[in-house]
Amino acid sequence: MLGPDEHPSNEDWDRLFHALADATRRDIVLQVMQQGQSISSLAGRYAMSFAAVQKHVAVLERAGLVRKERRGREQHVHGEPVVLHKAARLLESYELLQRHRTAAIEELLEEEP
Amino acid sequence: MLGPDEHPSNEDWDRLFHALADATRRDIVLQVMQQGQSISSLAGRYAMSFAAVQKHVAVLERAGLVRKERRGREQHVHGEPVVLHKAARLLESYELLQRHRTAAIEELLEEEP
DNA sequence: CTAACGTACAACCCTATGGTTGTAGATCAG
DNA sequence: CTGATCTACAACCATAGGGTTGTACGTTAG
Repeated sequence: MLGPDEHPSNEDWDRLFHALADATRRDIVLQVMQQGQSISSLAGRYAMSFAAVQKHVAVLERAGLVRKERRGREQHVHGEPVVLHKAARLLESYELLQRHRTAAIEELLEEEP
Repeated sequence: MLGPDEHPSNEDWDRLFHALADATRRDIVLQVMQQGQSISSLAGRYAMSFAAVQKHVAVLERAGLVRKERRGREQHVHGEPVVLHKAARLLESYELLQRHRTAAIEELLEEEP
């Protein structure tokens, strides 16, 4: 899911990072971010069954990283950059916690001769 | 793992995102980024066994998000911001793929009256 | 109309994962 | 020294994950 919600829930983040924790799925994201494709054309890229790729796309869709759109008999898959942006900002905020802390420590050390 | 390597492998990213795909582990990261703690003090925070928390810390350590350091009889766990930074930049690069593409499309549309 | 295509989904298999309990080794407090 | 504390790790269990094959259905091409 992860709709137009301002504050993703824990489950949203779970789905997001779990979706990214697979090389095939990351590659699918890469592909459809560059250019939307049908599921079968995606399936042609990987050494696994159509159904397997279909499942990967479903995982990405539930994570909000990708959206499917019917076009006649095929399903067009395109990337959804917003969620990626939110994730990147979350990781940055984690990172900054540490940096702020070390900065604060350095300040303290400078105060003491 | 994910040592001082310049280019994390697919398996590195797998471990990283899988480590982040769990609310308890994300909270541990949050905690130890703010302040390094012993495993048992971490274990006190969550409604699960010591061994479970120990496993979570191990997952985070293998992902390079956290480092353990012996201090007497206890193990001090502290955060490792570098990997978070790399992950954030990866996600941003994915995101930018899409944005660049739409920007390119808009350019094309402007050229055609 | 019919055949081929693109998709959806169920059933199944094996392995990985997250949790538990239990045991054992170091280390510190008194 | 002794007991309490912190950690490590093995064994086990239930469930979720990633893969497969097979079947069914709507859509398009000829």
